Amino acid sequence: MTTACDHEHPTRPPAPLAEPEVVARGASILRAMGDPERLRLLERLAVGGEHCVSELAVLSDAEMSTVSQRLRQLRAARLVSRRRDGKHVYYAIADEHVADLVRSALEHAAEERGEAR
Amino acid sequence: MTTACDHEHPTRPPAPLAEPEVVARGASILRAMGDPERLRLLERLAVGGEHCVSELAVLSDAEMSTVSQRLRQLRAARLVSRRRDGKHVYYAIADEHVADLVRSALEHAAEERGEAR
DNA sequence: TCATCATTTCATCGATTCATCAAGTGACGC
DNA sequence: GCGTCACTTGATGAATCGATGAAATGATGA
Repeated sequence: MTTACDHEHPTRPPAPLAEPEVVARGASILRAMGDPERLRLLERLAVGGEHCVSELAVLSDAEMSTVSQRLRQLRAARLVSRRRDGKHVYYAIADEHVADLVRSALEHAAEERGEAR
Repeated sequence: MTTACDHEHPTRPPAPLAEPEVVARGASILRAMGDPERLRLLERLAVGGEHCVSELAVLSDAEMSTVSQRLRQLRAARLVSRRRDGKHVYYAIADEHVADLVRSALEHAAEERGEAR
């Protein structure tokens, strides 16, 4: 590593940071949320409650297979839960904290749109 | 599109969703946050205030060039701001809302670690 | 102006991601 | 059992990402 820099940096008290696994987990959550189609799915589930895959496919105008793949990633990140009822599989937001994350992200994205103020 | 499904879905009142640009912007924010190294940078800036690039390079044990690239992405997503002071360039969290997002994501990631309860 | 330090940009390349299609599984009704 | 509907999985390929080293830029001071 050709690392950096000779000069004296302001010797701050080294702030206490989250543990690596927490950061890794956080990043994986955010990455899972960080795709427009998946974020849209999360929003739909957060706002409208549980939906089955075929329903989500129609609503997002996509192949069921594609939607299933997206849900798979969301499930891998533990952002959604799954429930089978006969032929159908219903997905829902895993918990309120996830719903909150979705809401704040969209809120923040919406806010700066009018830049005004 | 070989779309899906014959059966009648529960005819929910179609929930009002965010506009596509908002979702796109939200996703781009989340994607920028969704990498362990970049999330760590954000955390550091959120917790310890502004830092210059060389300082961040040392702290994250990475090439300055690499750190600069990461900061570039964060800046493209408007998550951090930049200030030049002589030879140095100082980066900081763009606004409190971003800091909040970082905090809630890490908080959520930390919470479920003990699964217990 | 020249040298030097801090930072950015560029080009490269291996790794990941995403949508799609085809094939597989699982539950139901006949 | 057999067919069918709802869904998942696996394989493929195009697109994008992320780290790196080398070359450029920008500010400072001699």
